[in-house]
Amino acid sequence: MLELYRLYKSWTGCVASTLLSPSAFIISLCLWVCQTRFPMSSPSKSGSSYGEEDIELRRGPWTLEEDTLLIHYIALHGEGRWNLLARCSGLKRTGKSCRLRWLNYLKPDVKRGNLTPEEQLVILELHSKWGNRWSKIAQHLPGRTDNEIKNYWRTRVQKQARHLKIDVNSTRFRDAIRCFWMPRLLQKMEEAAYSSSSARETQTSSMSVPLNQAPQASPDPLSQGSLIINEPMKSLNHEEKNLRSGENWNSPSTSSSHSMKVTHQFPQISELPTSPYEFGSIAYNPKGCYYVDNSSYDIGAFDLSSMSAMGDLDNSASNCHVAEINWVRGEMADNLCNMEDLW
DNA sequence: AAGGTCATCAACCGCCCTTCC
DNA sequence: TGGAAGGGCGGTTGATGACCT
Repeated sequence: MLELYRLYKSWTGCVASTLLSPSAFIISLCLWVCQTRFPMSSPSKSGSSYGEEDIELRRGPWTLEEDTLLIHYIALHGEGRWNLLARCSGLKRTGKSCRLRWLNYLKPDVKRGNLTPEEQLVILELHSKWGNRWSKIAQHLPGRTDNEIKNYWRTRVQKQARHLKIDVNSTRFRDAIRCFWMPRLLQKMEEAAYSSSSARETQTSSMSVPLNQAPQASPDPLSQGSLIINEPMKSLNHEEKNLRSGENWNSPSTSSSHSMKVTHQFPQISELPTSPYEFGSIAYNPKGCYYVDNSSYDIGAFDLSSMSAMGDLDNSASNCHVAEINWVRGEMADNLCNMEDLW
């Protein structure tokens, strides 16, 4: 019994609100055993015969008791066979409902809370590649469910498309994502990485840790992916430096050593635009690097050259072309400030 | 304070694919 | 081989809470 409770605790640890005390757990377990062994006692049964069709299925939000029953049943019998589970567990739910509840909420490794910039970036990246393949995208975001990702896309991303008055599937919107949103997310990741590395430096000032080992700035959800943060100015190649010093480059007045190059490696390399372009403080060069000007800590250079999804954006080479720049700078720029709402 | 509006997200629905008999 | 059942997936809905007037 204690072992079962320990198992139960480990499972519900991430769903603190559902955690029962040992006594409550035992009571719930007894309740479950009674309902399982003596299903006829269920008040919801009607008629003289006990058949599945006689069970009045519950709908709507799950109760704590139902959650407990489901957790206990899966603790004993494992996942799968959802219809059988629904019949035998005492739950008056469909198998599908049980499965959904378990996968989206009760499963121990389900992450709660807001999506991190890294996760948002992966979603944007993979959605541009695969479209609404939510479950496939979710496979690359450990702990996140397809439902959660789908909701994120519909409530946050599509909202922006509505504000911009453009079709969410349009090239323009994808440009907006690629040219503003993704760099902004990368910028946030960089900020987080920098602040954490700064904190580390402060903490371990005697340790000489190269920034490019800074690690773990982001636990990249993509199995093949990695986030590499290099020392900035040193790592910029000649071309990049030239681009940065270009006349349209809104370069900050100071050139601190805070700038970094963030390389987000994705599984495959794709076609990239052939001509440089820039939007205000963000520029993109043919090598597939985003440069984000951030006056608070100088420039960050984002190397997205290996972002696979870019290749699936139709006509990448011309998506953000000059003709688009005016539009981007104009009406979209007015609206893009709203994107701050998204993070 | 109350009513209206909007955003979020858990849950449901329906379709489709796979497996089994 | 075809039908039934199980399960997965994407789209949609509705409850709820936050925010606004």
